[in-house]
Amino acid sequence: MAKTTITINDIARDLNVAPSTVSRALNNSNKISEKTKDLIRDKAAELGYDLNMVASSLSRKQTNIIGVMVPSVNRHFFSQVVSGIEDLAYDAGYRIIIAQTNELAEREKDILTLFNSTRVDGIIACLSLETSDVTHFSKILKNGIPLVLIDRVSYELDCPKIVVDNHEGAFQAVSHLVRSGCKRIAHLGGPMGCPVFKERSKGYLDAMQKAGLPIHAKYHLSTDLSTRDVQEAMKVWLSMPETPDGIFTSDSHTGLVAAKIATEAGIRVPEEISFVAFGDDPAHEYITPSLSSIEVPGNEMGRSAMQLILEQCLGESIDVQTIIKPIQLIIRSSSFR
Amino acid sequence: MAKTTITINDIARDLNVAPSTVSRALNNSNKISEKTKDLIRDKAAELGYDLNMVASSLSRKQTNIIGVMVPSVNRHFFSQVVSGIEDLAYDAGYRIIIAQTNELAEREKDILTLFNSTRVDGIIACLSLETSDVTHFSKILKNGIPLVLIDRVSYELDCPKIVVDNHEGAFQAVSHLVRSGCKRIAHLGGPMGCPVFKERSKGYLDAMQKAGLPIHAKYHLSTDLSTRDVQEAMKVWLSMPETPDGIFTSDSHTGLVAAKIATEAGIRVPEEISFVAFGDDPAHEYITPSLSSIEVPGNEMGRSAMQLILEQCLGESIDVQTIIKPIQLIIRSSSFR
DNA sequence: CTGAAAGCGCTAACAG
DNA sequence: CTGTTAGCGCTTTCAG
Repeated sequence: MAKTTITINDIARDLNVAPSTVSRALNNSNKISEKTKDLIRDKAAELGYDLNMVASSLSRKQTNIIGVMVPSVNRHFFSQVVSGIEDLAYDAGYRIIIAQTNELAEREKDILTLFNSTRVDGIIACLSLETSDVTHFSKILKNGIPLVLIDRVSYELDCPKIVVDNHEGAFQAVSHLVRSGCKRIAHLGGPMGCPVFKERSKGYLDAMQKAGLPIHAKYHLSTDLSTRDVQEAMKVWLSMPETPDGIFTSDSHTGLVAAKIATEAGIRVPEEISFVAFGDDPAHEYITPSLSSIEVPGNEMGRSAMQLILEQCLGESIDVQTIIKPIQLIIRSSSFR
Repeated sequence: MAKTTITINDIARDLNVAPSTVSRALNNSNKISEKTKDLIRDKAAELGYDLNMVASSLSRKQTNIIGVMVPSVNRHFFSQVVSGIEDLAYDAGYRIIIAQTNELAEREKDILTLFNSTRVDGIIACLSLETSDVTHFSKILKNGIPLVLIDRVSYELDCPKIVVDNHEGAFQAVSHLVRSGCKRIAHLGGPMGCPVFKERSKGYLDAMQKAGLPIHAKYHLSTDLSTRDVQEAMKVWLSMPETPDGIFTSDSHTGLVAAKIATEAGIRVPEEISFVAFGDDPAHEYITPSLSSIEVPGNEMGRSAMQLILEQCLGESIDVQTIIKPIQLIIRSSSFR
């Protein structure tokens, strides 16, 4: 650490007051005269004093640190979430430590114990794709640490959750394809072990059914979100006698890849095949044709999660269980016909 | 915190040994018999003990936390950087706290004092666009806290820096445009207050000069990285009697926008105008035509920065001052003719 | 309004 | 190999 870290004792000695007085003055306690407060503040500034949060945390049993766990920060959605969390945290005087699960359940557990060791005041987490057992989270809850789940949540856990209506979003996306004239609508889903993707698939199915459109097993494929899986699915679909004339993907990245494959195969989008993807990403706007999407408000979700954590940290009792953030269908060229 | 946090004293009492023995055993000190170690570890597991890092940090005067400061995590490059940092940090048993400057010098200062309060063991920072005075960083250095600057650095600061050769990258990009037959190459620069963008502009100018191509002031515009500025620049260029036949942008986002504007104006890319952008972003590959770029290895830069921090934390003396990471010209459709 | 004293939970000499 | 004793720097009763 610093060469010669200066402490409240140093400034207490210089001023001939007790360390406790210094502490109180610096914390702006209302039972210290303005005069001594000023004296102490001046001296503190003069010596370049700066609070040792570690000591303060130990004493107060509160760190003002929030643990944030996401699959990976380098995916647009999660970076939005983290950004939103940080903004609010910063303003509230909290710091965030972030950790990536890389979609590994094992790492998720490790991170949780790490957070616990760090004595974070709260945790915001998005479950990994692998996660099915959530007892490690129950332990957190039992310890009384505020927890807010975000996007990929588990309803087994008794804590606030910030989500979007995946079923509704998928339903809207597919209904939009139906309205724009698609008859053979295919669905490229995500990892079905993850509820989020299951819900989106369900939304697809329900929209198809409501529209009275037939559902073929061949039109209902899923991926592990990898480019490779998208390529295989598209190969299947493009070589069918009756190729789909509309494709709804449960994920932004897979949508981008799928649309690109179609375009490069010389297929006219949206005339021959329309595309809508669940999720937003700046690339949706840049590509030609631009890609329609169900926009998920990542930043806003992060902010809400942090807000809820903050309230719990301030001791407010949280009655809210689940906040459903509005999604929005953005119709772009890929499905405008 | 936890309901009944259990401490080393609890397990010491249970086992009739001294707390220090417990501490040593748990830290796997080599001067504790395997027998008592096992005993202690078992008891710790039984009670569900888990180290209080705050207390440990205070005592050891070391937090194992690294402060990471970037303009904004929701920009692809920075999210890559952060991701790289986190990966390495995690493996090394370090945690990272991240803070966004939002390109504000003032906030940068605040964050630094925040990091200082947190007693981070090291800091990785990317300067904000606004930053010109860097005395707040000198203070950090004077305090002996390891600092590594990344991408947007200041050579006034005596610390390791991870950068790319901006001049060279720009030079390569423009030379590539020259080779592919462009004669009227324009440059869309970034905020010139930031050395990074100045270097890229210089690279453009030098490449033009070396190629013996004339440099018109009108062909040399710059932006604040906003979409709006790009629109204005493109309006100017597209309405000129002699429109540019090649455009090099100093930034990924501005490149994406510029290329889109051209495409939408019915201009054939790359035949009529070729594009190359400095910086990578997944969107470069998705758009049609795909956008050529100078790839900047964000993840790798983050890893190197963390590596350097780690070495300094382990007391190794760092003689390295600046690591120049290799950039790579990726030729995609937007400039392939 | 201010001081004295105890303690947060862990680590690190110093003994033995 | 293990115990004793001081702290780390701050906060917080409890007095006065």
